[in-house]
Amino acid sequence: MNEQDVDNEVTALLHRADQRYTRGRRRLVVALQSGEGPLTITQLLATDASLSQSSVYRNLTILEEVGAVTRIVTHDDFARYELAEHLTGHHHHLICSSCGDVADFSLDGRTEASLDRAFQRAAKHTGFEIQAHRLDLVGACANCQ
Amino acid sequence: MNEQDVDNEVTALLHRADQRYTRGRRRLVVALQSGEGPLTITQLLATDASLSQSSVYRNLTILEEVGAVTRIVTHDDFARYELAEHLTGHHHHLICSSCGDVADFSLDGRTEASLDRAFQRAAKHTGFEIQAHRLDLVGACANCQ
DNA sequence: CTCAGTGCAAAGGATTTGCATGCCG
DNA sequence: CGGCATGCAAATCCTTTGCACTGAG
Repeated sequence: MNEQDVDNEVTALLHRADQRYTRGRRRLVVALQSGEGPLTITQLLATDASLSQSSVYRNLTILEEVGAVTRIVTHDDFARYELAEHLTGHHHHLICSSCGDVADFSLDGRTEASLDRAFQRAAKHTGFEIQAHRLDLVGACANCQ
Repeated sequence: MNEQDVDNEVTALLHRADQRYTRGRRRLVVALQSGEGPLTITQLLATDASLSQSSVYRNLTILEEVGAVTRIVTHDDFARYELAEHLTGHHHHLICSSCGDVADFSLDGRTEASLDRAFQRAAKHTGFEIQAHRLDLVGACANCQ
């Protein structure tokens, strides 16, 4: 999905929830698109100096509620945010256990499909209703080795 | 691994790091064994009233450092703790998106093996060195449906 | 006896909220 | 114009830390 499509989709999502697509929220979406992976509040504030911390928190919460953004917590104390999967495509995360940075990666379709089948099998008898799966690789990024 | 084996292993891990296996730490290990999955600090304190909050935090940190315990963060604001995988066996988590509760589940060996192969393939060109994988299913637990 | 472990209370730090102001629709 | 979004600063809440005390070896 290109930048324009994302913008249209976010507009629609916000509108559907009776929310405005203000300048601050648009800046946030642009900043999120610029990263190689999920970004922390600090990284977002550094990306665009016109953003104010409390508004960033508030707007990310709203963008998450309308389904435009996903909040991620890894292991360190900073939450990270990225555009929702239906805007970016299904993917997973490479989490560096040293510096905490997170990058995206994908699995091929066949692997994803067989994974999903295995999940259904495994969860069948637990009474658990699967909505999504989350898969991360933890290790050392190129910078930290 | 049964209760006795876990106890011996934790003793060894602590000893190796010049740490004592005190009553408080033993209570913590017992409490962790009693759960169906990772437990929050609050749940641990409720399990055993003789535990003090600050000591629980401190001891969990130490148990994590020596490799006896793993700290998990899901989506809500409470960290969760469980015994390390070499004490409990490799497993994954069912995370309830409604109440936040976490339960354990496992995949069969063939699926795990093919997963690992897919990871190596996917990470090969990223310069990322895989240390572990983390896989969670997010959905609705039996209580929350 | 000594020193690590403990518990209480106070401090930290990411996140949240109250309130006056300004801007979008 | 009216109300929602904004930004500042103060408040929250999980977690960490200082300090005096206790207990294990």
